[in-house]
Amino acid sequence: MDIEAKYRMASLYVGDLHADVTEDLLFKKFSAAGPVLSIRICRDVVTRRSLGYAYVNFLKLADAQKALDTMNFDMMKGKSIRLMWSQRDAHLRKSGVGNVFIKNLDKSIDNKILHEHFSAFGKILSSKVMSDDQGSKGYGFVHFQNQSAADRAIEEMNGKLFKDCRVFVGRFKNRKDREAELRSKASSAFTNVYIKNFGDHMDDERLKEVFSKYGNTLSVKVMTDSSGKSKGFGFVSFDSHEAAKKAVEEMNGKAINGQPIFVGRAQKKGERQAELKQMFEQMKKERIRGRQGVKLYIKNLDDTIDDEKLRKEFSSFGSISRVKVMQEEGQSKGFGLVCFSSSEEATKAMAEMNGRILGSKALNIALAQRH
DNA sequence: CATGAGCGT
Repeated sequence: MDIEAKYRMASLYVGDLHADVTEDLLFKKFSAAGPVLSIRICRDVVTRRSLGYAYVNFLKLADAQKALDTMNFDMMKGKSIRLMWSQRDAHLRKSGVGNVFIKNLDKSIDNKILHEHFSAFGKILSSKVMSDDQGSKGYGFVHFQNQSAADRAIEEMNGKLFKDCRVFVGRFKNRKDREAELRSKASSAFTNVYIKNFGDHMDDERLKEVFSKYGNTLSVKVMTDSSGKSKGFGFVSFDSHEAAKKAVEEMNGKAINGQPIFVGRAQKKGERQAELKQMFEQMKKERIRGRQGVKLYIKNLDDTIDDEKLRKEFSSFGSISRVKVMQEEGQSKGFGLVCFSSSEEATKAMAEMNGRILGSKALNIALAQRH
């Protein structure tokens, strides 16, 4: 077996690290489990700030196992560290297979208790109780190695008492899936309708008249300012989803007081705010893109690559407004920037060039962070 | 009420 393979076998990933945790501190801590070959805290290439995770490579597999069994969730600089086997295959970590979400956790349940309890159902890759400076946030995650273990945990624990709380245990859903699910649930059952753009000359009475033909209304409200003047929008709550749906279908875009009104499902404040925020951010992104193009951040550059060579390699993908290989005392720092005038060009360049060997090293390309 | 983070020499 080559050295690298040996490293991988006895290599632990250490996550959730406080930014002030040093290699030295990690070395001292993990040496208690057995001889440590090397430690690496991953840092931002530019700022050298800790990215909050590290690798600890043990000489012996058994020592790594011992560290995993005895040191997971230990506190360092006031933060609970999270240990996993180093797993470089991103797919295995991100597919969501075996990942379980738990809510309504008793506040007294911490990382160690959660891990201990759920390990009865199978091997755990990673687990965590979400917390802030006030302590547990009452929910967390257990990522099992197999879906079958996750299914057992859900089957055995969902709806059961865990300490003093009845917990929900279910499959983990990522944010996108969850939002889509919530939206579809809301839109398939809504009874409350939001109406806007009907101007100043509207009151509850008249709004009720307009919308009553779609069904029984439970409440009708034109929102007003402090002087009692209409703010141009309001709500009609129906007693059935069918009536609300029909009102939206037939009234949206119809003219009232000479202008087309908007009629749609009434959203909760948070939902509306999230939607606006997303729209705003999308617009901002497009504005910035239009003005200054898209920057690609090129890492793992061979020392022999300079500005001119880098430009030449990327020039076929579109118009490049700027190229820069970062240098120190005339020596490449191994990373740089290429700025394209459109996102299409940048995307194409990234797709084609990521992993491409230049000189003796494989390029690592990412979108540069804006600030 | 609640759906992380995220992998190098």
